[in-house]
Parts: sequence; structure tokens; C-alpha cells
Amino acid sequence: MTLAQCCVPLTADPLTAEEAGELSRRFKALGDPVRLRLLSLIASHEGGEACVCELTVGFEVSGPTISHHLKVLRETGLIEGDRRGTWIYYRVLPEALRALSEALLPTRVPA
Amino acid sequence: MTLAQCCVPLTADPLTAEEAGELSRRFKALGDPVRLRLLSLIASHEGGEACVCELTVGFEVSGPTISHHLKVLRETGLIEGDRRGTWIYYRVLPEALRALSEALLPTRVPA
DNA sequence: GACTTAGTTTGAAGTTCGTCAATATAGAAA
DNA sequence: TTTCTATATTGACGAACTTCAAACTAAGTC
Repeated sequence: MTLAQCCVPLTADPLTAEEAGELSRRFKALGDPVRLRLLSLIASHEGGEACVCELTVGFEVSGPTISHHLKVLRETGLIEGDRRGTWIYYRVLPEALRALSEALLPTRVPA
Repeated sequence: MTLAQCCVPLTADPLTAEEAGELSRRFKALGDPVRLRLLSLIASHEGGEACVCELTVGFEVSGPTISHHLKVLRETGLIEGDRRGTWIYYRVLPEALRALSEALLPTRVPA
């Protein structure tokens, strides 16, 4: 299911079971403190991308754990990564964040 | 930790461990399809509120499970409920949704 | 080739989560 | 006060999640 199909405003009409399934998958990916910090680190990093080696420092968890969380974020469509030589660089997919943000926006009450 | 303290934009600066902890607590609450549908049903219901009896119908899960999920949403500060006679009515706290929505917004890139 | 560094995958341990049946509580009505 | 309806709580169980150590892969260097 695409972003557009699942990320309808939450507050306008009741979500279908399918919409809720897709949307909750993405919120669940944001529902872990390590993943949220990783996402934030990547998004706020100069150039909009960060190498895994820059993400590993300053975290209390092991390398494999970082790797696991990056995979979750990747498979949820929130980030993407590509290898350049020895290093792998990750960046946020801004459209995904925007879609989630809009799903939460209150529908304007008619004046 | 208050909404204002935790719901800073994700993409501007790296979240602190504390900020990420609070923010992820709220996203985790949205990370279940049943909870997301409940939230959506309440938010989109006429009058902005819904009685539990209106939420129970049309769900494949048991009453206690609905009750459990409403409690999670309540304890996360996303909804509130009050009893009126026999029934308990829940409504969404719009400020909470707005804060989460803003946390996901991309920071504007300087032109 | 052998060695090193960056990152991922695998497998297992411990924990948290979602669910339900059974039980409990709160209020209305008889 | 007994009974009925609406909702919540408790306790249990299986599934899913987070984490790490160990093993693996991919690229660069000697």
C-alpha cells in the first residue's frame, strides 16, 4: 500500500482496517527511542545524510542493534541508504515523514 | 515531561535520549492498528466524542481488549474520557495530535 | 593472497505486548 | 437490595520485540 493510500487524515473519517494496518506499521517504527534518535540524527545531520559510523558513536547499544533498527526504518520506508566505498550513508525520505505528519493533522472544523 | 518539552521537531536537531523516550512513547501508542482505528473513530465521530458502546461494535476484538487499548491511549495523553450515567464518553485531545504532527514536520531548508 | 575496517545477518535470551475468559465495579432500574 | 447493563481490571498465554555475541560479507590496504 502506498503512502497516499494509507496516510489519510486520521480525524476526518474512521480508518479502514487496512489503512490502520499500514499507518500503524509506520508509527510503530517510530515507537522505539533508539530508532527515533537514529532518525533524528540522520535527518538533522549536515547534508541530510549520515554514515553508520557516525550513528554508532554516542549510543549505548551495540553495533548489531543499530543495524537492526536501521533495517526496520528502511523496511518501513522512512530512510534509505547507499554504500559509497567502505561506508554506508543513510538519509530520511522526507515525503514519508510529511505523510505521517499530515495523517495526524486535525481536520478543520467548519466555521 | 510535557508535550512542549518532548515534541520538538525531529529533523532540526538530534533528539536527546529523554526527548526520544517521551516522543517514542506516544508514537508507540499509535503503533497498533486497533488503537489507531479507535482513535480515528473517536476523532471522526459526530460531536468529537464517542461512547465505548459505539466503539465496541464493528471490531473483531473483545470488550476487555478495547478497554485495554483505550487505557493505553488515555495514559499516553491522546484521549480523555468521562462517565455520564451508565456510559463513558471518550474524546481526542487535539493538542496532543498537533504536537506529534509538528514533531514530524521537516524543518524548512534555508533558501 | 592476508589483514583490517565497516556494516550486516544469525541465533538465542529476556522482555514487552496483545488478547481473551473470568471477575470486579459503577450506575440505573426494578 | 436485587438485578441488569456498561465498562474496567486481573491473570494467563503465545507472539512479537529488543538486545547482544558470534559469525559473516564487502571493500580497501598491505
